Parts: sequence; structure tokens; C-alpha cells
Amino acid sequence: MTDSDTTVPTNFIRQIIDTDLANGKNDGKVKTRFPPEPNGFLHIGHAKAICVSFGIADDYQGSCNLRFDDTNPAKEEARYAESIKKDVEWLGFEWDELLHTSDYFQQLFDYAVILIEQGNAYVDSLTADQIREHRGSLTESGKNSPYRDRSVEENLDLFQRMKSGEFADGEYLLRAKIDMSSPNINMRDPAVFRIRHIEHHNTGSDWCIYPMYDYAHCMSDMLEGITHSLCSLEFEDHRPLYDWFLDNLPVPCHPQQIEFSRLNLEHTVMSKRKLNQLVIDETVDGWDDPRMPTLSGMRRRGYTPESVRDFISRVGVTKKNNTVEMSLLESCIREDLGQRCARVMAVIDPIKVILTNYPEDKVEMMDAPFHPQKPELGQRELPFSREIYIDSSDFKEDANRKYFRLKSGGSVRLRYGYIIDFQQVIKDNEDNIVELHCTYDPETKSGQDKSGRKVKGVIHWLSAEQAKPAVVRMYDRLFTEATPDVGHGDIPFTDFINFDSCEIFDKALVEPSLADCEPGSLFQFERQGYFAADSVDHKPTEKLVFNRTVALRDTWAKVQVR
RNA sequence: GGGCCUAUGGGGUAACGGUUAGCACAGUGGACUCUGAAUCCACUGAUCCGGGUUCAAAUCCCGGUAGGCCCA
Repeated sequence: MTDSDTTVPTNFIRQIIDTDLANGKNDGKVKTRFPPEPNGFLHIGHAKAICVSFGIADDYQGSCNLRFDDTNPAKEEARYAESIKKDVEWLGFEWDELLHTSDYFQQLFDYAVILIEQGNAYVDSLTADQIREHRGSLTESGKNSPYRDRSVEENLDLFQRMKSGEFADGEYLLRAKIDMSSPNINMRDPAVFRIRHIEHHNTGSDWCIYPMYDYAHCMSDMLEGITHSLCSLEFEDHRPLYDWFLDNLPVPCHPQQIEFSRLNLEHTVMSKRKLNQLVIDETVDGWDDPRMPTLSGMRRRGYTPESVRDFISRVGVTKKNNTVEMSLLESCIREDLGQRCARVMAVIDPIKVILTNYPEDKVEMMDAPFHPQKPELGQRELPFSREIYIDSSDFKEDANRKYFRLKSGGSVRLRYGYIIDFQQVIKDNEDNIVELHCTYDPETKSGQDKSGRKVKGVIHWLSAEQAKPAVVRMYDRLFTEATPDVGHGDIPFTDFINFDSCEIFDKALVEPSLADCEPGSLFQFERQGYFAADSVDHKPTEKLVFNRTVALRDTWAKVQVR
């Protein structure tokens, strides 16, 4: 038995940590953090960040903090923070400490004073526009601010007065004194503290100056004793600045920032802004719409935390830009649900079938296990009677030899029931099928078939009398293009919205055993797919509403396409 | 026009100078099947290009090319 059989796949970050551990760095400790801004809902891309930071902490017997990056006061902060906590817990992770960047405002101020005393920071009086002009461009170096050489005393005095509220927003700015000619624009005297007369949800009106991200982030990591600060690729350019603050200040530790690539998924978008647009435009029905790649949406759709973690693990961690196929995600959820879900019968788009030789008032109970490979999941009895429903897709009048469901002149087995033989199709004046007449073969009862008959097709069905009405929502990809927001020039991603991504069947029927299932319960509807009782609209015994999580693999559909 | 990063089958990844370049997904063919599912078996398919270093390069070096990120 080798390691690779049992453990999570390795990746370059784990290898760095292994090396650090081997060298005795950080006293052999591993501490990470997940620092979301509480201004939106978490999506599957965040799940990668969470699984990487929390997962590594778990695997190395370390810990991971949840830190809300609240340097930009946001509205509805509390609502977002709650949903973030819920999602992290849902994924199955526990944070060590729950923190806020705003917890450190005083320390960040004090360290900034040190920066000034060292001559490493100055108060600038340039306007925002002037600062932009002085910054230069990607190819031209910037120009020093005329205020760059103020004395330490003057800087200290101005900074104190910034803090005490003497100045208006934008009038002054504390900047690090680094290098206006650096090829890395982040190093051209970046802002450290700016004036903003604004109420903060956590610190109220205590502060009218707020630290900038680059400064606050590395310092927060340091203050928490983070050893490995894992973030996404676009922060590579910020790492020299991250290191500069920590190298220049008298700090007890220096966390190592390591960047890895974000997750992109085909047929969806992953930016908060774009997802928000779908919500605002009412393309979807809120952040937890089952089509959304948000964790709340996926949860409602029927995804399990295990399947999401498995998916993230299979996707891997590298520095390469990537777009993962939807089929990998679907494979993960099928695998998990295939193991755990009860199999039940549901007819999505019913056609009535009369079994003309079956007694009118008779009802038989057919034994049906909930899982063919797992007897421990138990079984239930399915009522069988003269009038049943089958799915419209399971009958075809003129079908070729390869179609082995019910067809004119053909036979088919009713799952856990009898073999039935087609007699005639009844239509209305407009040629619509009203019902089918068939006969059943009493010798072919499931489990006690003495007929020796072999039929290729097996279809699902429900006894008309006992079937329960239900609403079934069939979901599909949100975008027709694999990468709606990449590689289409000026065409907006919204041009690729799949307007058929939700098909509602409100005349569906389900077997009686589902009548009182709880919201969130997961099932396999035999031959169709995995379905979740909706967490919002489903009301046991009153209104049954199911969301399709994912269809079963369907090789027949592939054959048909050819 | 500057800096930083990346490049392995269709896509996602493994490999730490020596493997017939591994894995799961997808694809193809078959076995089995009272779910056209699951399961099982088999197959197709990859080191961006060009130079070097070395007995030996996916791996190290140089140069291209392509893609990504960066003037809140």
C-alpha cells in the first residue's frame, strides 16, 4: 500500500510545506487562513480556495482561520457573513478563529507610525488625479511626489491629524516610500492608509482612516501567525509588496504567500459581479437558484459537500489557468449519490395506460428494494393496478429495432411489475395520444416470473390512483458556450445565456413513499437522474417539488444523436 | 512598449535527471443487466517550438511562440 492509494493527491503547495517542515521552518507548524470579503455569496471557485486552505491545515494537523476582510465597509455585511460561515461549515470545515481585518485597525495604525518613523512612509497631498499622473504607466516609470520628502515630524503630525478627522476624504494619503520607477506598479509608493469618513459596521465611527488591502492583508496574516498564505494568481504581482512590509517592519514572523490558479468551470461564470448581474436581471431566481454555481445554489440543486470536496480534489492545484469540464463535476455527484440515494419511481410527463385484462378493483403490492446493490436501504411496496402512468418518452408508435421501450405491437417490462403487451393507442380528434391500451402477462410478475419471456426494455410506471402529484424542475447548463466570458471579443457573456436552463413539469407524479419526504432529501428517480426535494418550495404531504441534480449517464441519448 | 506567471492526451492533472510518460473524467468497443444506470474488461489519445548541458531531458539552461495577470 503506497501513500498515493490513501491520501489526497499532492501538489506544489504541499511540496513547499513538506520542505518547510523538513527544514524545521515555523517550528513545524502549519497555519492558513481563508479571507473572504463579506460582500457576496460563495461559489464553487471559493470552494477550491476553502478546500485548499482548510484542507491543508487539516492534513498537516494545523489550523485555519476564517477572516472577514472588512476594510471596505459593505452593506448587508451581516447577511453575507452568515452565508459564508454556513457554506464553510456545510463543506465540513472548522475554522480555528473567526476574525475580522477591522480587529487590527489599531495595530495597523501603530505599525504605520513605525513605517513613518523609519522614513519608509510619507503623507502625500496630491489629489487622486495627480497621483494617477505621477504613477506612470506599464512602460514608463513614475515620478516622485513633491511631498515625498516631508520630514518624519511633519509626516507624523499629518498622519495623527488624518486620524483625528481634521481632513476631508482624499485630502491626504499615507503612502509607502518604495520606488516610483519600479517595473512593478504595486511598488510605486502604494497607499497605506486613506481618509474615509464613513461608518464601519464593526468599529463604528472610531476610524476615519482605513488601511489599504496590500498593507492590511500581509499584516493581518502576520498578526495571526499564519505560516502559509494561499491565494490566487493575480496576487503574484502583489507579493513583493506583501514581503516589503513584513521585511521592513519589526514583526515576529513572516508568512509565505503562495499563489495558485482559480477554478473555472465550463458553461458558467465565476465572478461575483457577473453572478450578481444574473440575479439583478432575474435571469435566475436569486443567489441560491439551483442553476447558480454558488454553494447555496448547488446545495439546493442537490449537490453534497462530499461530492464538492471530491471534485475539488480531482481538479488539483497548480499555477496554470484552467477550465474544468462540467462532466467531471457531474461524475463526482453521480458517484456520491449513486451510493447513498434510494431509488424511487417518478413519472415526469405522464401518459395513461389501461391494462385491459387486469381486474378493475384489484390492487397488488409489488416489492421493490430502495437500492439494488444495497439491501440495507430497505424496500417498499408499490401499488399496481389496472390504470397506470408511464412517461411519454417511453412510448413511440413507430420505433426502430433499437428502441426497446414500449412501441406499437411491442412489449416491455414494468420495473418491479409485469411484462405488458401493446394493444392499441387511443387518440383525440387532433391526433394527440390520450391513452394506451395494453394487456399484462400474469405469468411475468417480478420476482416470480415463470414465463421464460425475455424483453429488452424495462420502464418505470406508477399506479394512477395512488401516485402523488409533484412539480419537477429539470435544470440544464446556464450558458450555451463553454466559456461565456472568455474569447468572444466584445460579445457580452449574457448573450450566451441558455434560456432553456430550467424546464418545469408540473404534472409530474411520484410514488406514494415520497409524499412526506423532507426538503433536501435526495433520490434517484429510476432511469432518469438524481433529484432533491427543494429546500424552499417543497412542503411534505402538501406540495412536492423536486429539482434535478443531474441526469443519469445516458448512452442511449448518445446513440440517438448519431 | 515594461514586469510577473504558465505551457504534458479532448479538457483536468502526476512525474523532481533514468518509468513501456501514471491517474480519474470524457471518448470508443465489448461483457453483464428487471434502471439504455451501476459494475467489469479492453482500446484510442499527450510532453508548444528551436537550440544547448548531460551517458541520459517532460524535468536543467538559453531563445522563440502562445496564453494569463498587473497602471482601484
